[in-house]
Amino acid sequence: MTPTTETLTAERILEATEEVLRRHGPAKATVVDVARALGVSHGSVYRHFRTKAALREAVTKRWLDRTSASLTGIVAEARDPEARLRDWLAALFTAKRRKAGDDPELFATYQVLTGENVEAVGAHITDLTGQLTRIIRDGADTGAFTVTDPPTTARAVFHATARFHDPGYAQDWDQPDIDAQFEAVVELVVRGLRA
Amino acid sequence: MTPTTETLTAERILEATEEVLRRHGPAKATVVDVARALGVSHGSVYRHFRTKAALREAVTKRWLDRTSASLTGIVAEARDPEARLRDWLAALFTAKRRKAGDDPELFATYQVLTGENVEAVGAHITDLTGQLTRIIRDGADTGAFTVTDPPTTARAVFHATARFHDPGYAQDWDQPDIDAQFEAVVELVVRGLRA
DNA sequence: CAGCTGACAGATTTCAATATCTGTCAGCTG
DNA sequence: CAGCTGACAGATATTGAAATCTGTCAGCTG
Repeated sequence: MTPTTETLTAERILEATEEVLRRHGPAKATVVDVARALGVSHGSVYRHFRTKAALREAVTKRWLDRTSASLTGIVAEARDPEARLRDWLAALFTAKRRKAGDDPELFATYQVLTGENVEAVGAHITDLTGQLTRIIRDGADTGAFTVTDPPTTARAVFHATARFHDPGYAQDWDQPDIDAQFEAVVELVVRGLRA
Repeated sequence: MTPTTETLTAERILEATEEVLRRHGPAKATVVDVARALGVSHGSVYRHFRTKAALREAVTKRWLDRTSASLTGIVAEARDPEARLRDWLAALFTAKRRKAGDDPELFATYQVLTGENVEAVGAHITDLTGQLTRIIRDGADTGAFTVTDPPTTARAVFHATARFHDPGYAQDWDQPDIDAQFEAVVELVVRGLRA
């Protein structure tokens, strides 16, 4: 669409791919479309990404990483672990809910992409449970939580709150009492962690 | 397949429909197939079910009700509520896991059917959380659990354990550490309930 | 005459021909 | 000569005509 004289980089291709996915959706977005948007031939795209699948995987990773990055701040804070845990879970829920609510079509597009890239999703979940592990370990160290194995407990907390971050439940996130449901689960989980 | 002289009842039609669904899958199972299996014309099936959708809904309800029924025994027992809660959750997980593992194709068929009949699924969930509410209320009464609003807490417990009964997670149920994951979540939840 | 049949209209699905896309690579270009 | 192009073969998707299915109902049958 805006052919420039700038060098063709992986980054520029990823940007263009996101735009094409947003416009055409996951089923109709083709490598030819991406090349056209960049004003190059589709052969050039294959110089940077071996296959269409690799290109889509890279876009998916970028998108997932942006979500993780927005939460690292809470992990690093030097505050009461219980408050940090509550804030982290609420921030994750809020972020996901906003993405699903603000642009449902784009969200659906990324649901298709994550379905194609189970491995990237696995890495993302490892990343998120790693963040949770740090908070829970802090809580165990300060004595706020009673936990024998922080990584296992972090995974348990992540699974127990899945309803509020797993995209598969997105259709429930505009129920009127969803916040009350969230509070009830968080309360149950936090009580289960306390000393 | 086995044309009998017996009267055509809703029950016999449901039986035949299950069989046709098992044989042909949800996409190819037609009302004509069901009629053929019963040795009648398809017009006769429409005498008992107004539409194909109504027929499939009835089959779905029957299937869901069979699952709920298998758990009522645990609810009614006069034992330690915590043990009953653990047993109930384990029984639900075991039942679902067996269904998914024993006949994956049939399980996939019912996943399609439940997707078509969100309302019936809602009723099923209400049924299950109702059973949970009874156990949790017993726990509150005996002082084993500290709970202010049993129905709300029951829903929270149900949501927190979704990974182990929601069919959407069936693909994870044969992970080698799934039992450890289940134990970790149940432990967290039970600790959250205790006085 | 209660219950069933089967022909029918409109909706949906299937299938095969056609078009488009993916991934490669020999050669062009700046 | 590094990076890009565009023609190509095989794979995948689209399309529209034909086949099948859904739901109705007038009339048949036991």
